[in-house]
Amino acid sequence: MNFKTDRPIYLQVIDDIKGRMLSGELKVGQKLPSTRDLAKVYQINPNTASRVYREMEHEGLCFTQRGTGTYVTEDEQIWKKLRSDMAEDTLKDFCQRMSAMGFTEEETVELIRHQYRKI
Amino acid sequence: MNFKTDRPIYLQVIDDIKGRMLSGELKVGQKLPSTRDLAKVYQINPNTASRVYREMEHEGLCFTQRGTGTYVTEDEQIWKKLRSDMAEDTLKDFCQRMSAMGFTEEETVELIRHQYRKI
Amino acid sequence: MNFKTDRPIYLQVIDDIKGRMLSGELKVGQKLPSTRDLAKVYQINPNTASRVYREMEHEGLCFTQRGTGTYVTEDEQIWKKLRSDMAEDTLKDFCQRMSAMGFTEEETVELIRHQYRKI
Amino acid sequence: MNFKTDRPIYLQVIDDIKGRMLSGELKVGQKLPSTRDLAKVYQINPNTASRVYREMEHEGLCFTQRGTGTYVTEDEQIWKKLRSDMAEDTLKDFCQRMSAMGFTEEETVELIRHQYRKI
DNA sequence: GTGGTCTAGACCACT
DNA sequence: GTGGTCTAGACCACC
Repeated sequence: MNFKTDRPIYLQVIDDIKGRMLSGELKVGQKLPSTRDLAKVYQINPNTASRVYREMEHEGLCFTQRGTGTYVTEDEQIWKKLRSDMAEDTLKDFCQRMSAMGFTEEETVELIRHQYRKI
Repeated sequence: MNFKTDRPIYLQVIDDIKGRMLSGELKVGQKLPSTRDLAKVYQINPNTASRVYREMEHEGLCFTQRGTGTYVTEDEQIWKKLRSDMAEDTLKDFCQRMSAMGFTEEETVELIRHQYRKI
Repeated sequence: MNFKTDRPIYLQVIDDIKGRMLSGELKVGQKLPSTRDLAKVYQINPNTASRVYREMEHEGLCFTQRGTGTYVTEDEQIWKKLRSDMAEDTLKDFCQRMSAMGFTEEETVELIRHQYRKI
Repeated sequence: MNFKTDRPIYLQVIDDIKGRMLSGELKVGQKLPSTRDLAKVYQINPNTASRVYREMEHEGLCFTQRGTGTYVTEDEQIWKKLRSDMAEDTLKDFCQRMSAMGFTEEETVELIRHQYRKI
């Protein structure tokens, strides 16, 4: 993964994991990589990897079982919140861009419909 | 500006300038900063700044007047292409994200309308 | 300060600071020691001191101003919660001890009254 | 058991045993563990375990029967003193804490009654 | 000066 | 093997 320089690495890793959760790559209750493996995958220090899980646990995104590992949360509320937060960010950014490019609401909607049919 | 590490800086600068052109910050025929100033603004090497304009000129995004400077293109076709290319990228990325999060076409359109009314 | 071995240092430091907050030694909005000073006072690593403030901020017990320092929270709700939590812990522990020693409710109350008059 | 670093271990062990005596876990005339077993239980040096009983015997808390072992005292006066000393310490500490947190005598009494009803 | 982050390497407790 | 903590020392951005 390639990190930007203006944002803490641990936050960028968290964002990436959140994306994998929402895309379905990581599912409810699934075991996450060990901190050491996470460190290898993202090429970061094990301590930083540890912080990733610590902060995520703090947000309720995962939970840990001593001695066995870290797991994706099973709390539905958290999943809902994650999904809506992520969607809001994506939406805001998108509408700002389209608006800045001069597209009206109707034009944008039309393009969306067109694009969706391609997927 | 913050650069990623996985993409040539000059391309990231060009993307940024394209954005400023589409947002209206940079207008038709407007004078662009000198390569030296560009280097200062983006905190990049003057050679890199030079390459930025060379590549942009190659794409038709700007033109150089010997002795006076570099100016934003006045070619309408280029502007149209820029606008549609940029929109397509933005659209693709957006629809993929929303789709990955499990939003249907109708849900997305509804959210777009809602968001547009906030802007 | 003397640390127990069965509890993370940073939590023991937090407990100590909470006590100082409730005893009035640390007041609303007051500047806390810099992380480096905190490290010296408690003879811990600056990183551990940093973690103390990070966790405390997370609990809403303090807030940081970039470049200037860390300050005791001004949120009344947090203060109320801190006070009630601390009181509950103290109470539980006390009543369990007295009960274990065989003192009845009335005997304990009588002893409390007697002790309060000495203070 | 977890020891603090600022107080001799043998004193901390004695405090712990006193607590077990008052809580009824250790009763009048009951046989105490051998010094070897005591050392194992508390994970301390056998010499330290030996000192524990020596000091306790000096306080009259236990007595030794050559060849058979060490036993909890049967002296009622000692038990009374132990009970009142322990209670006094507990009381002092408790009232100081509550007072420091700003609770009045009446508030404290009210909370005690409330807590006792939970036990 | 302040806090924030990152790396490196160590030790611990739990399973 | 797992995560959790701690120390050491470094660099950064902000004020």
